[in-house]
Amino acid sequence: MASAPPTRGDAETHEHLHLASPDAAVDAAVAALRAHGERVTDGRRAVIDVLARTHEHLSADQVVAALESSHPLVHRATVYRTLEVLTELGVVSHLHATSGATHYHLAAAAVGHAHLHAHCRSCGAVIVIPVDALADASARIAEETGFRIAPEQSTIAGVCRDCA
Amino acid sequence: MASAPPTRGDAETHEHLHLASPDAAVDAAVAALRAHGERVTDGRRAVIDVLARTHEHLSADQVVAALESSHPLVHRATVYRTLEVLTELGVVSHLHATSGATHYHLAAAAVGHAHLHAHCRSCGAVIVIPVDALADASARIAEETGFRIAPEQSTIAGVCRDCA
DNA sequence: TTGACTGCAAATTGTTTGCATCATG
DNA sequence: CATGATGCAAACAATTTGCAGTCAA
Repeated sequence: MASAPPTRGDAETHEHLHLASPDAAVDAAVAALRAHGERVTDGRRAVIDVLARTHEHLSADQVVAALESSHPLVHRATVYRTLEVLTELGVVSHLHATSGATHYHLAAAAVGHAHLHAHCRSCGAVIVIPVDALADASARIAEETGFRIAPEQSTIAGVCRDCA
Repeated sequence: MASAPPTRGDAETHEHLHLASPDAAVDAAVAALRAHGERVTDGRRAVIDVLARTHEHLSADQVVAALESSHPLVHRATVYRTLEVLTELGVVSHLHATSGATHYHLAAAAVGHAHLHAHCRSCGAVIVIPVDALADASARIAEETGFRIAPEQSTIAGVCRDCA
């Protein structure tokens, strides 16, 4: 279970990523915690660290697995609680994979590239799409329904190029 | 649990729905089953019936609850299996509610109005949005990434009018 | 008739929570 | 030093599965 990748290999385009260093991302996340009066503990920092050093979308279990070597002491429950806090602060976003588990990753602001997800119904791949692709639709929907879209937290379904 | 509504009260606009009768929807779903060589059993028909007579998005548990009076014999596992089959055939779509449970509903074709969902992160309401709102974005994304969006199966996140 | 579908019960998987203890601010 | 965070274990919720019996085609 801890081996199932959240993002199908090279299906995700990595070229335009890496706009911010992992360390900067960690600092930003930690700063966000402090700014909200949240405590910065070893466990929390470790979770942030894991998320900052991958571009994959990890399930809570995968975060636990990643922590096993460096911070074996961090408990599963702590990972869940930390991910919850970070999500509330907007530092982390999540998406629901086909597997059933929720997958988390650092949100746009902390990583330096705003994006939303497209999930292939066929192979399960997660494609990253720049947020502005939804700009027009977003404005139109807001106007017609009053609903304010948060693109970075949305996942749209469909079929990827390889599966089409 | 069987009492939690999948859609927050009147948050969903019902005015433009009812484009097809429940019976027609049932027939279409049954026809789809037959067309794919699937068997049409009482249980399956009962599940389809429940979905056809509501415009809410029901969890598997809620379908079971709805069946309790009319078809007490239909087992929970059968409901899950039926929803899975119907989803594969494209007759049913689902979305992930905040509650954790997956909510199902008849897909566009069977009901007569193509739509996609917007899920309010604040109050959990599910707003229905006409598919063509994403037409432009869809075309653009297909062109740039090769990903073909299936709007009716997508759920976008954000904040609804009341919570904004 | 026959294999697909079902009911049942038990197993999984993913996530949450109560509580005593520990460490941050 | 006070409060919020953690570890642990057990509860939970949602969904899945193996199997034997039943029914649609």
